[in-house]
Amino acid sequence: MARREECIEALERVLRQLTWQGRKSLAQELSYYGVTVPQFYALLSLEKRDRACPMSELAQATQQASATMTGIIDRLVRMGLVERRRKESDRRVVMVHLTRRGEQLLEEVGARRRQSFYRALANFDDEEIDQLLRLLEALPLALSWEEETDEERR
Amino acid sequence: MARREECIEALERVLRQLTWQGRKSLAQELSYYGVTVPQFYALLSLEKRDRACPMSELAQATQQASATMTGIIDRLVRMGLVERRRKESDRRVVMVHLTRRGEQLLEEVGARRRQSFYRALANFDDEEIDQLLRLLEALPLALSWEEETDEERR
DNA sequence: TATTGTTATACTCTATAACTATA
DNA sequence: TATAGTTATAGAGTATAACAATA
Repeated sequence: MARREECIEALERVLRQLTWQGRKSLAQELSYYGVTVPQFYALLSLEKRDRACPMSELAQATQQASATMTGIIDRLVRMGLVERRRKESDRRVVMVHLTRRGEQLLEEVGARRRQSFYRALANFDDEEIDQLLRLLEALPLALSWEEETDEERR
Repeated sequence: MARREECIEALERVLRQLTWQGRKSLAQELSYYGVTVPQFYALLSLEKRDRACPMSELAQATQQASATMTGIIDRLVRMGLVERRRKESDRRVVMVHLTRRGEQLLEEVGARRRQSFYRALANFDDEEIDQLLRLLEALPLALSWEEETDEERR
Protein backbone atom coordinates (compact mmCIF):
# COMPACT_ATOMS: atom_id res chain seq x y z
CA MET A 1 0.00 0.00 0.00
CA ALA A 2 1.46 3.32 -1.12
CA ARG A 3 1.74 6.59 0.78
CA ARG A 4 -1.31 8.80 1.07
CA GLU A 5 0.17 11.54 -1.12
CA GLU A 6 0.88 9.13 -3.93
CA CYS A 7 -2.61 7.66 -3.78
CA ILE A 8 -4.18 11.09 -3.95
CA GLU A 9 -2.02 12.00 -6.91
CA ALA A 10 -3.02 8.79 -8.65
CA LEU A 11 -6.65 9.46 -7.82
CA GLU A 12 -6.37 12.90 -9.39
CA ARG A 13 -5.02 11.32 -12.58
CA VAL A 14 -7.71 8.65 -12.73
CA LEU A 15 -10.54 11.09 -12.18
CA ARG A 16 -9.05 13.50 -14.73
CA GLN A 17 -8.98 10.74 -17.29
CA LEU A 18 -12.45 9.53 -16.35
CA THR A 19 -13.85 13.03 -16.78
CA TRP A 20 -12.42 13.39 -20.27
CA GLN A 21 -13.26 9.88 -21.42
CA GLY A 22 -16.71 9.97 -19.91
CA ARG A 23 -17.59 13.12 -21.78
CA LYS A 24 -16.18 11.83 -25.06
CA SER A 25 -18.13 8.57 -24.78
CA LEU A 26 -21.31 10.39 -23.87
CA ALA A 27 -20.89 12.86 -26.73
CA GLN A 28 -20.45 10.01 -29.17
CA GLU A 29 -23.52 8.19 -27.93
CA LEU A 30 -25.61 11.35 -28.02
CA SER A 31 -24.49 12.26 -31.53
CA TYR A 32 -26.59 9.34 -32.73
CA TYR A 33 -29.64 11.24 -31.47
CA GLY A 34 -28.39 14.61 -32.75
CA VAL A 35 -28.05 15.93 -29.20
CA THR A 36 -25.00 17.53 -27.55
CA VAL A 37 -23.68 17.03 -24.02
CA PRO A 38 -24.87 20.40 -22.62
CA GLN A 39 -28.28 19.83 -24.22
CA PHE A 40 -28.47 16.41 -22.58
CA TYR A 41 -27.70 17.84 -19.13
CA ALA A 42 -30.40 20.46 -19.64
CA LEU A 43 -32.89 17.69 -20.44
CA LEU A 44 -31.81 15.74 -17.36
CA SER A 45 -32.32 18.78 -15.14
CA LEU A 46 -35.79 19.24 -16.57
CA GLU A 47 -36.70 15.62 -15.95
CA LYS A 48 -35.50 15.86 -12.37
CA ARG A 49 -37.71 18.92 -11.82
CA ASP A 50 -40.94 17.18 -12.84
CA ARG A 51 -40.47 18.04 -16.51
CA ALA A 52 -40.92 21.81 -16.22
CA CYS A 53 -38.96 24.70 -14.75
CA PRO A 54 -38.04 28.34 -15.40
CA MET A 55 -35.04 29.27 -17.55
CA SER A 56 -33.30 30.80 -14.54
CA GLU A 57 -33.50 27.58 -12.52
CA LEU A 58 -32.27 25.56 -15.48
CA ALA A 59 -29.29 27.86 -15.92
CA GLN A 60 -28.45 27.62 -12.25
CA ALA A 61 -28.85 23.85 -12.11
CA THR A 62 -26.41 23.31 -14.96
CA GLN A 63 -24.17 26.21 -13.97
CA GLN A 64 -24.58 28.00 -17.25
CA ALA A 65 -24.94 31.71 -17.95
CA SER A 66 -28.53 32.57 -18.79
CA ALA A 67 -27.58 33.64 -22.30
CA THR A 68 -25.94 30.24 -22.84
CA MET A 69 -29.10 28.48 -21.71
CA THR A 70 -31.18 30.54 -24.13
CA GLY A 71 -29.17 29.14 -27.02
CA ILE A 72 -29.29 25.56 -25.74
CA ILE A 73 -33.06 25.71 -25.27
CA ASP A 74 -33.47 27.31 -28.73
CA ARG A 75 -31.96 24.20 -30.28
CA LEU A 76 -33.92 21.77 -28.08
CA VAL A 77 -37.12 23.57 -29.10
CA ARG A 78 -36.15 23.30 -32.76
CA MET A 79 -35.74 19.55 -32.29
CA GLY A 80 -39.11 19.29 -30.55
CA LEU A 81 -37.64 17.97 -27.30
CA VAL A 82 -38.82 20.88 -25.11
CA GLU A 83 -41.34 23.73 -25.28
CA ARG A 84 -41.29 27.32 -24.01
CA ARG A 85 -44.37 28.73 -22.25
CA ARG A 86 -44.76 32.12 -20.58
CA LYS A 87 -45.84 31.81 -16.97
CA GLU A 88 -49.24 33.48 -16.54
CA SER A 89 -48.76 34.61 -12.94
CA ASP A 90 -45.49 36.39 -13.79
CA ARG A 91 -45.09 37.02 -17.46
CA ARG A 92 -41.38 37.71 -17.17
CA VAL A 93 -40.79 34.04 -16.47
CA VAL A 94 -40.38 31.49 -19.26
CA MET A 95 -41.20 27.94 -18.23
CA VAL A 96 -39.47 25.19 -20.17
CA HIS A 97 -41.43 21.94 -20.56
CA LEU A 98 -40.10 18.53 -21.51
CA THR A 99 -42.12 17.11 -24.43
CA ARG A 100 -43.09 13.48 -24.91
CA ARG A 101 -40.29 13.15 -27.45
CA GLY A 102 -37.85 14.60 -24.95
CA GLU A 103 -38.94 12.07 -22.37
CA GLN A 104 -38.59 9.24 -24.84
CA LEU A 105 -35.08 10.33 -25.75
CA LEU A 106 -34.07 10.38 -22.09
CA GLU A 107 -35.57 6.93 -21.59
CA GLU A 108 -33.70 5.48 -24.56
CA VAL A 109 -30.36 7.04 -23.70
CA GLY A 110 -30.79 6.10 -20.05
CA ALA A 111 -31.55 2.49 -20.89
CA ARG A 112 -28.55 2.21 -23.16
CA ARG A 113 -26.33 3.84 -20.56
CA ARG A 114 -27.45 1.54 -17.76
CA GLN A 115 -26.83 -1.39 -20.05
CA SER A 116 -23.27 -0.19 -20.75
CA PHE A 117 -22.58 0.26 -17.06
CA TYR A 118 -23.95 -3.17 -16.36
CA ARG A 119 -21.53 -4.64 -18.87
CA ALA A 120 -18.63 -2.48 -17.71
CA LEU A 121 -19.13 -3.67 -14.13
CA ALA A 122 -19.38 -7.34 -15.02
CA ASN A 123 -16.17 -8.11 -13.12
CA PHE A 124 -17.25 -6.26 -9.97
CA ASP A 125 -19.07 -8.15 -7.23
CA ASP A 126 -21.99 -6.60 -5.36
CA GLU A 127 -19.89 -5.46 -2.46
CA GLU A 128 -17.36 -3.69 -4.67
CA ILE A 129 -20.10 -1.80 -6.50
CA ASP A 130 -21.62 -0.82 -3.20
CA GLN A 131 -18.26 0.37 -1.88
CA LEU A 132 -17.49 2.36 -5.02
CA LEU A 133 -20.88 4.04 -4.86
CA ARG A 134 -20.50 4.85 -1.18
CA LEU A 135 -17.02 6.31 -1.63
CA LEU A 136 -17.99 8.39 -4.66
CA GLU A 137 -21.04 9.74 -2.87
CA ALA A 138 -18.84 10.81 0.03
CA LEU A 139 -16.59 12.74 -2.35
CA PRO A 140 -17.26 16.49 -2.36
CA LEU A 141 -18.72 16.88 -5.83
CA ALA A 142 -17.05 20.14 -6.59
CA LEU A 143 -13.45 19.14 -5.79
CA SER A 144 -13.06 22.78 -6.42
CA TRP A 145 -11.14 25.92 -5.72
CA GLU A 146 -14.18 28.11 -5.69
CA GLU A 147 -14.04 29.14 -2.07
CA GLU A 148 -10.75 30.96 -2.63
CA THR A 149 -10.59 34.53 -3.84
CA ASP A 150 -8.05 35.97 -6.23
CA GLU A 151 -6.30 37.80 -3.40
CA GLU A 152 -5.40 34.52 -1.69
CA ARG A 153 -3.84 33.25 -4.85
CA ARG A 154 -1.03 35.72 -5.50
CA MET B 1 -27.54 -2.80 1.02
CA ALA B 2 -29.55 -2.23 -2.13
CA ARG B 3 -30.00 -4.45 -5.16
CA ARG B 4 -27.24 -4.55 -7.74
CA GLU B 5 -29.36 -2.84 -10.41
CA GLU B 6 -30.16 0.05 -8.15
CA CYS B 7 -26.53 0.51 -7.17
CA ILE B 8 -25.45 0.55 -10.79
CA GLU B 9 -28.10 3.11 -11.62
CA ALA B 10 -26.97 5.27 -8.71
CA LEU B 11 -23.38 4.86 -9.83
CA GLU B 12 -24.31 6.04 -13.30
CA ARG B 13 -25.88 9.16 -11.80
CA VAL B 14 -22.93 9.92 -9.54
CA LEU B 15 -20.40 9.53 -12.32
CA ARG B 16 -22.53 11.60 -14.67
CA GLN B 17 -22.61 14.40 -12.11
CA LEU B 18 -18.92 14.03 -11.36
CA THR B 19 -18.07 14.33 -15.04
CA TRP B 20 -20.03 17.55 -15.43
CA GLN B 21 -18.91 19.09 -12.16
CA GLY B 22 -15.32 18.07 -12.65
CA ARG B 23 -15.14 19.75 -16.00
CA LYS B 24 -16.82 22.90 -14.76
CA SER B 25 -14.41 23.18 -11.82
CA LEU B 26 -11.41 22.52 -14.02
CA ALA B 27 -12.56 25.08 -16.57
CA GLN B 28 -12.95 27.68 -13.88
CA GLU B 29 -9.51 27.02 -12.43
CA LEU B 30 -7.90 27.08 -15.87
CA SER B 31 -9.62 30.33 -16.85
CA TYR B 32 -7.33 32.04 -14.35
CA TYR B 33 -4.43 31.04 -16.60
CA GLY B 34 -6.28 31.83 -19.82
CA VAL B 35 -6.30 28.17 -20.83
CA THR B 36 -9.27 26.00 -21.83
CA VAL B 37 -10.00 22.38 -20.91
CA PRO B 38 -9.10 20.86 -24.31
CA GLN B 39 -5.90 22.93 -24.36
CA PHE B 40 -5.01 21.63 -20.91
CA TYR B 41 -5.48 18.01 -21.96
CA ALA B 42 -3.27 18.62 -24.99
CA LEU B 43 -0.55 20.00 -22.69
CA LEU B 44 -0.89 16.98 -20.39
CA SER B 45 -0.51 14.58 -23.31
CA LEU B 46 2.64 16.41 -24.40
CA GLU B 47 4.11 16.22 -20.90
CA LYS B 48 3.42 12.52 -20.70
CA ARG B 49 5.24 11.99 -24.02
CA ASP B 50 8.50 13.58 -22.87
CA ARG B 51 7.39 17.06 -23.89
CA ALA B 52 7.33 16.49 -27.65
CA CYS B 53 5.23 14.53 -30.12
CA PRO B 54 3.72 14.70 -33.62
CA MET B 55 0.35 16.35 -34.25
CA SER B 56 -1.15 13.02 -35.27
CA GLU B 57 -0.21 11.36 -32.00
CA LEU B 58 -1.55 14.30 -30.02
CA ALA B 59 -4.86 14.14 -31.86
CA GLN B 60 -5.13 10.42 -31.25
CA ALA B 61 -4.19 10.69 -27.57
CA THR B 62 -6.90 13.25 -26.88
CA GLN B 63 -9.38 11.71 -29.33
CA GLN B 64 -9.69 14.85 -31.39
CA ALA B 65 -9.96 15.24 -35.15
CA SER B 66 -6.66 16.44 -36.60
CA ALA B 67 -8.26 19.69 -37.77
CA THR B 68 -9.46 20.34 -34.22
CA MET B 69 -5.97 19.79 -32.87
CA THR B 70 -4.56 22.26 -35.39
CA GLY B 71 -6.74 24.98 -33.90
CA ILE B 72 -5.94 24.05 -30.30
CA ILE B 73 -2.19 24.06 -30.99
CA ASP B 74 -2.48 27.38 -32.86
CA ARG B 75 -3.75 29.00 -29.66
CA LEU B 76 -1.18 27.30 -27.41
CA VAL B 77 1.56 28.54 -29.75
CA ARG B 78 0.15 32.07 -29.59
CA MET B 79 0.32 31.88 -25.77
CA GLY B 80 3.91 30.62 -25.91
CA LEU B 81 3.09 27.33 -24.17
CA VAL B 82 4.16 25.07 -27.07
CA GLU B 83 6.21 25.30 -30.28
CA ARG B 84 5.83 23.73 -33.71
CA ARG B 85 8.90 22.26 -35.46
CA ARG B 86 9.05 20.33 -38.74
CA LYS B 87 10.65 16.93 -38.34
CA GLU B 88 13.80 16.79 -40.48
CA SER B 89 13.69 13.07 -41.27
CA ASP B 90 10.08 13.31 -42.55
CA ARG B 91 9.09 16.84 -43.40
CA ARG B 92 5.38 15.99 -43.50
CA VAL B 93 5.44 15.58 -39.72
CA VAL B 94 5.01 18.53 -37.35
CA MET B 95 6.48 17.94 -33.90
CA VAL B 96 4.88 19.91 -31.06
CA HIS B 97 7.20 20.81 -28.18
CA LEU B 98 6.25 21.90 -24.68
CA THR B 99 8.02 25.17 -23.79
CA ARG B 100 9.42 26.09 -20.40
CA ARG B 101 6.36 28.28 -19.82
CA GLY B 102 4.10 25.37 -20.71
CA GLU B 103 5.89 23.18 -18.18
CA GLN B 104 5.58 25.84 -15.52
CA LEU B 105 1.86 26.18 -16.12
CA LEU B 106 1.38 22.42 -15.75
CA GLU B 107 3.38 22.44 -12.54
CA GLU B 108 1.34 25.26 -11.04
CA VAL B 109 -2.04 23.84 -12.02
CA GLY B 110 -0.97 20.37 -10.89
CA ALA B 111 0.15 21.63 -7.50
CA ARG B 112 -3.09 23.50 -6.94
CA ARG B 113 -5.11 20.52 -8.04
CA ARG B 114 -3.31 18.10 -5.74
CA GLN B 115 -3.85 20.55 -2.91
CA SER B 116 -7.59 20.69 -3.61
CA PHE B 117 -7.82 16.92 -3.70
CA TYR B 118 -5.93 16.70 -0.48
CA ARG B 119 -8.45 19.01 1.17
CA ALA B 120 -11.43 17.31 -0.46
CA LEU B 121 -10.29 13.94 0.89
CA ALA B 122 -9.69 15.20 4.42
CA ASN B 123 -12.46 12.98 5.78
CA PHE B 124 -11.20 9.85 4.03
CA ASP B 125 -8.79 7.56 5.83
CA ASP B 126 -5.86 5.96 4.03
CA GLU B 127 -7.66 2.72 3.42
CA GLU B 128 -10.69 4.39 1.86
CA ILE B 129 -8.52 6.38 -0.52
CA ASP B 130 -6.68 3.24 -1.47
CA GLN B 131 -9.94 1.39 -2.05
CA LEU B 132 -11.41 4.17 -4.14
CA LEU B 133 -8.28 4.30 -6.28
CA ARG B 134 -8.23 0.56 -6.75
CA LEU B 135 -11.91 0.41 -7.72
CA LEU B 136 -11.66 3.33 -10.15
CA GLU B 137 -8.59 1.83 -11.78
CA ALA B 138 -10.48 -1.41 -12.31
CA LEU B 139 -13.26 0.47 -14.07
CA PRO B 140 -13.10 0.21 -17.87
CA LEU B 141 -12.23 3.79 -18.74
CA ALA B 142 -14.41 4.05 -21.78
CA LEU B 143 -17.70 2.88 -20.21
CA SER B 144 -18.67 3.14 -23.79
CA TRP B 145 -20.82 1.94 -26.60
CA GLU B 146 -18.07 2.15 -29.16
CA GLU B 147 -17.84 -1.53 -29.91
CA GLU B 148 -21.35 -1.53 -31.32
CA THR B 149 -22.09 -0.64 -34.91
CA ASP B 150 -25.09 1.27 -36.19
CA GLU B 151 -26.57 -1.88 -37.64
CA GLU B 152 -26.81 -3.47 -34.23
CA ARG B 153 -28.69 -0.49 -32.94
CA ARG B 154 -31.82 -0.45 -35.07
C1' DT C 1 -0.52 6.90 -54.72
C1' DA C 2 -0.63 7.37 -49.61
C1' DT C 3 0.23 10.14 -45.50
C1' DT C 4 0.54 14.43 -42.61
C1' DG C 5 -1.18 18.44 -41.58
C1' DT C 6 -3.76 22.78 -42.67
C1' DT C 7 -7.74 25.47 -44.60
C1' DA C 8 -12.54 26.16 -45.39
C1' DT C 9 -17.07 25.74 -43.73
C1' DA C 10 -20.75 25.31 -40.63
C1' DC C 11 -22.53 24.74 -36.16
C1' DT C 12 -22.46 24.65 -31.01
C1' DC C 13 -20.94 26.31 -26.51
C1' DT C 14 -19.39 29.95 -23.71
C1' DA C 15 -19.14 34.61 -21.28
C1' DT C 16 -20.07 39.54 -21.12
C1' DA C 17 -22.67 43.51 -22.05
C1' DA C 18 -26.63 45.79 -23.83
C1' DC C 19 -31.38 45.54 -24.30
C1' DT C 20 -36.73 44.45 -23.76
C1' DA C 21 -40.64 43.29 -21.22
C1' DT C 22 -42.69 42.83 -16.93
C1' DA C 23 -43.06 43.56 -11.97
C1' DT D 1 -35.97 50.44 -9.87
C1' DA D 2 -35.27 45.42 -10.04
C1' DT D 3 -35.83 40.94 -12.29
C1' DA D 4 -36.22 37.40 -16.19
C1' DG D 5 -34.93 36.50 -20.38
C1' DT D 6 -33.10 37.55 -25.07
C1' DT D 7 -29.99 39.64 -28.46
C1' DA D 8 -25.41 41.07 -29.92
C1' DT D 9 -20.73 40.09 -30.11
C1' DA D 10 -16.53 37.62 -29.95
C1' DG D 11 -13.87 33.59 -29.34
C1' DA D 12 -13.20 28.58 -28.75
C1' DG D 13 -14.21 23.62 -29.80
C1' DT D 14 -16.01 20.28 -32.99
C1' DA D 15 -16.54 17.42 -37.39
C1' DT D 16 -16.29 16.93 -42.36
C1' DA D 17 -14.42 17.78 -46.72
C1' DA D 18 -11.11 19.81 -49.72
C1' DC D 19 -6.44 20.86 -50.25
C1' DA D 20 -1.01 21.24 -50.18
C1' DA D 21 3.34 19.32 -49.24
C1' DT D 22 6.00 15.39 -48.75
C1' DA D 23 7.01 10.50 -49.01
